Amino acid sequence: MGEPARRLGIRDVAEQTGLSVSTVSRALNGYSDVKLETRRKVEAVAEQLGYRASFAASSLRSKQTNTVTFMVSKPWTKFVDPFFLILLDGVELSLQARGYALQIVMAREYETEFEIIRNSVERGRCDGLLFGRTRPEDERVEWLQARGFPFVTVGRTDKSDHDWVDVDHYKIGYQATERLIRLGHTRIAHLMTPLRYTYSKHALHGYRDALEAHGIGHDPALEIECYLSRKTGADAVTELITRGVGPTAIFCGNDVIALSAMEAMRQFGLRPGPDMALIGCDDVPVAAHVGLGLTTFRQDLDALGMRLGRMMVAKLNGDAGPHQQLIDAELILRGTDLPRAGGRVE
Amino acid sequence: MGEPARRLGIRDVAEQTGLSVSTVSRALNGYSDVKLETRRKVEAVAEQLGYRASFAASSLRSKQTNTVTFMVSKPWTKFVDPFFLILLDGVELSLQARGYALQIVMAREYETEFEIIRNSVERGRCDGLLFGRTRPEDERVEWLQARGFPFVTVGRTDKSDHDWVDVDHYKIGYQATERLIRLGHTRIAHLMTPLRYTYSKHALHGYRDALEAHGIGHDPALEIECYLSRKTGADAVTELITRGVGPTAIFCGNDVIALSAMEAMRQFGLRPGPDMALIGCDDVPVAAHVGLGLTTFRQDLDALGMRLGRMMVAKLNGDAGPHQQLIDAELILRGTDLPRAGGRVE
DNA sequence: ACCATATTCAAAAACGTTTTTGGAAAACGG
DNA sequence: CCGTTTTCCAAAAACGTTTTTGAATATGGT
Repeated sequence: MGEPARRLGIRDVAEQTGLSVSTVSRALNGYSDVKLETRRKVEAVAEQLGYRASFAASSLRSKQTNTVTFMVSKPWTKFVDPFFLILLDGVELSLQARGYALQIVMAREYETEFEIIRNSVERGRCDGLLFGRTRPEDERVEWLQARGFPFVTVGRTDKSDHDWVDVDHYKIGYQATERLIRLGHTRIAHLMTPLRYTYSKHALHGYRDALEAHGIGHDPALEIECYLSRKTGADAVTELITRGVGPTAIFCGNDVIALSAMEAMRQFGLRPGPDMALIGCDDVPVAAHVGLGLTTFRQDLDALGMRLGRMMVAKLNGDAGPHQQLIDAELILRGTDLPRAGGRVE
Repeated sequence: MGEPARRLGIRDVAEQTGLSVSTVSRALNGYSDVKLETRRKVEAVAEQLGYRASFAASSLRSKQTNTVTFMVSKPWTKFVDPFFLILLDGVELSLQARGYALQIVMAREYETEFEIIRNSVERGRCDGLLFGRTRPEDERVEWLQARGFPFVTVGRTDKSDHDWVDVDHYKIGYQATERLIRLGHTRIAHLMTPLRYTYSKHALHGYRDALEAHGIGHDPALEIECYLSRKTGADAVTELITRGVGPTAIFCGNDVIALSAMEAMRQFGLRPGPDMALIGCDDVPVAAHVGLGLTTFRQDLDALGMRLGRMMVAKLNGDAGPHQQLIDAELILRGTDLPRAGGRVE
């Protein structure tokens, strides 16, 4: 009967106003060569009709999406939730303030990430890309650099020749270790986050440098790389204890590892804190409530996110950079950073 | 000097293969009217050249984005992290299995949500929409229904005449209350999640029905609506205690409220559990670690997400539905559901 | 050997905007 | 009053695909 419900197009606005399509477009996009009165009319009619420009058509022609994509990696989706979400909140805030939309895609595996990047960049789905879990030598970074596509990462590469924001994990490692040393510990283990990520290496260096600065050599047997499933913090603690390498304190690369380590300690009849000092990192919500309270580092993720977003906006607006920002974490003292127990058997 | 770096287009693939643009397109999109040998060649050349169809162009022409948008509301971004992320994981999994991409946008306020919906739907940025925090009378739902745009929500409206998945909060409310009654409590308070959300009403009905089923009338003074900042669980507990309405047990609409309530109890010298029984909902990670352990309900969010995704796929493929699924939550018994102090267990 | 049908491909139209280009009318300067 | 600039708008091209339409060739049945 009626027409087959055609999409409402710019043409309809043009007809309704008696203007040309091009004028309507220019009016709606804020060009200066349209009379104020005309612009008003166009806006009124567009509003009344409920017209919005087709995203596909406008981005095809203008080659702009006004969209920034944040690619979130699997580990984030499962475990470090708070980290990721608060970060995103900051990003979104700073992007939307400048008229950009934030869009988030999830990557299940590292290989998938590459595919997602290609899809986003080569298919032109966004103007800029954000992601984390940066590696010392990161293919994603190199690929994007080679193509000159705008991106900012959370975390650095070894070369560090692109734009990034990062938490200063070197300083975290150094401070955590130094605190434990000041408490009288000399056998301090480090349960490391996966070394494939650059920040793990930074933390390790901080840890080692602190030891060295206090005349303590680092012992490979005390440095154990931990994962989320294959080898957890608990596995590492078990290994440390059964091998009898005798640490009295542990610095964990993140709270998930620390939490897991605490579980294992209890199984061995050790109280986290009094019997084995412990410092984590991230300040996950549970940290405050577990046992004596886990001493850890808090990061201002909101600020991190905002900077990330602002950097991207700057890049998109032609500010070549370089944009690189290091953020400090704050040590949150709770119950597990205790002095070395006097009567412990070595 | 060289050409100004034109975008790699389908035309390039056509030239390289000696075929027409249309054949290349059909080959790449898996149409049957192209010879296998031809398809192979096209695929090889496309791969070698690194060609991907422009998203804007293809979605303009085909009127499909193969993208589903999940709109996440502000409260989720800040507080109920685990809920939201695991859900999304399930959604993403089921969507990508059917060739759809999941894209997430964040809404800061309820008003913003409407704007986001209009942007997504009217500008044609996605083929389907997902969102939660559904209200008894939800403008978003009505707007989308009026336009016949595919969407599925987490949570129902009062009319419940659209497609949704939902956790059975009525049953949660009933079970929680019944459990507390069985433990000898008769003065049971209910700290409600905001009643603007439908699920809060369901929980309330479950709570009241359980009371009634056991011959206990509900007392408005024991039913307090809680929010994330304005009136927290702690405020509600303070109110209950200072007004002397004398509850011996509390059922909280979610764990954040329960956690906050526990804080207040301690300030009044009350031990959550022994002095005041408590049951929450959601099973946030902290729940297991706080005090005696918070008794609460766990929801299979992964399953919820997968169903959500699959429903959307079904709708997009023409399955008219209706699609409506109610999911059960599981009661996780921990330390705060204790018998009434000095009372007798049934 | 002939007609009907199936297979495979190409040309051209279409999608709905934005950008480019140009031109008429209005304003301005002398 | 004339030439020049400015203001404002319209026509048409362009963006890069997919879809429609049509046609050539190959295949099959009798």
